[in-house]
Amino acid sequence: MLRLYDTASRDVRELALRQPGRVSVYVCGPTVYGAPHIGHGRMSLVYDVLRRYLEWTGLEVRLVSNVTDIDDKIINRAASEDRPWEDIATKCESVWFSAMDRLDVKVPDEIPHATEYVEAMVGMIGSLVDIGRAYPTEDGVYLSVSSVEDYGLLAHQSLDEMVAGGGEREVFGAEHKHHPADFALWKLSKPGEPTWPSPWGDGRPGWHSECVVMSLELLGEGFDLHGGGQDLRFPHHENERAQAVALGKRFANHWMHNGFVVDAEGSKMSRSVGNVDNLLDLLDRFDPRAYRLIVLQSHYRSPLRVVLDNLQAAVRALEGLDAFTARTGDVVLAPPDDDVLQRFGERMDDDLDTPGAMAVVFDTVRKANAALDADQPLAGSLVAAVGEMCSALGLELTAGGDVPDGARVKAAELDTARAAGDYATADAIRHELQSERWLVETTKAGTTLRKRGPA
RNA sequence: GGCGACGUGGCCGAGUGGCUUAGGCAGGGGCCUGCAAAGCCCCGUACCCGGGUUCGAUUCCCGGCGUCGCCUCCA
Repeated sequence: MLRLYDTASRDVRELALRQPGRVSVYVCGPTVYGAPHIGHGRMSLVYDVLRRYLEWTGLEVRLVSNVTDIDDKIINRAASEDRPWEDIATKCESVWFSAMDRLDVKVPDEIPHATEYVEAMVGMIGSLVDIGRAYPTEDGVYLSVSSVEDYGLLAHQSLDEMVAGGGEREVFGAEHKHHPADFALWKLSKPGEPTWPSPWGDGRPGWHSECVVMSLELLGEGFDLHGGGQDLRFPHHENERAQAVALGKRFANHWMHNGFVVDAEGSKMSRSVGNVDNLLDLLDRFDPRAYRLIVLQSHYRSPLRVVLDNLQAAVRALEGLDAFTARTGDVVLAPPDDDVLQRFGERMDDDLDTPGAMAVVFDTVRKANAALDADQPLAGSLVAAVGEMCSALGLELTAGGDVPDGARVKAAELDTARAAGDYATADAIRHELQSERWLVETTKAGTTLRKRGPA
């Protein structure tokens, strides 16, 4: 069974399941107010790999990932561009899922939207007010964090420590809050802003309530795993948890956070800092699988550098794996090699050691190639094992795809020239094909072509 | 100021108190090939600095230096 670092307990421990054989996972999805950046891409890939691996081990996974479709950022952008806020949310969401599709990230089992749960949020906030854990002010409703005994569990800081720090920053609703760390559950709306009715006045939900309501509604109390990016650890997840704790509900049993994407200098890539690195640009310029491979070849909790050299190295590595797939297309498969799969599983079960798992993949590819070179029969089980592992990681290898007629004709001409001993012509044709980004492999059986990626 | 992460060979990136190597990319040599490509074999003896613990530390402890993150709404 998978052992996974738990942000709350701060150690690697077994992912305990509420129900045997079934895993319930909630991952915080995007706020749809702009184009996805590469950090979103990493997050999505990390949880996609987690999900696929859990499924591969035979578990039934229920993955819920929300879309935050009402938020200050959406409202602000709508105002500055003079567009309806729904238009921003809808368009950004469709861009998001098209990017996810290109990354080959499986669609979550449920995609709850914040706007669909406003009534439920109002109900929950009402309960918090009723039991004295939340209070209305002139501009909204706030959760009283000092009433949550272990507030700061995920932040790894006590309330006092957090308040002591901070420096000078603008705090929403500061003038009316009972405690500086109290956070908004409900924001009363100003003219022109989207509103929903509530006992405290028309307004909209704060950011943190939606995930509490949606995760408890769809997955139930004490669900197995709650995940997201490192930046959500605090305040978002802390504040989600605070609400659930204040309500006396069992919340996530295990917390998982993936590390940041950093730039060449090691700084965090983040939209809010302005150094946007657009995921769509990356997908246009490189084989999307290259990003998955980069993510797989580093540990999910480490900072990850997504830079040109890395992407190019990944593209080259992919060419090798694809060449393997092309070569083994007609190998008669045997049951996958047990020893290989066991080593793979050991790596993955150890806090998702995907770099170690990839090492097993590459190692197995090499052994299988060697077996094929030597005409040994064990190749079938090794090839099958590679297929298994790649499917568990969501890494789709390709044998090269269709070759257009023009290139096919040139390849035939190349073979003809070679057969006639006209090597000058053969080489010229080969160079021509290579300049058109074909990987040209000339063997006794004839010339095969595989298209190289855009990088 | 508080809390935390990290510093590994040309690049990326794992891991470990000594045992035979992570892995990928790049590079060198060889086999194969008309030549290439793909593939296979071989090659680099790395772990920020200074102390300490130890028979032995890149790995543990302490102290530096450096980079980075969080401290209320950013995956």
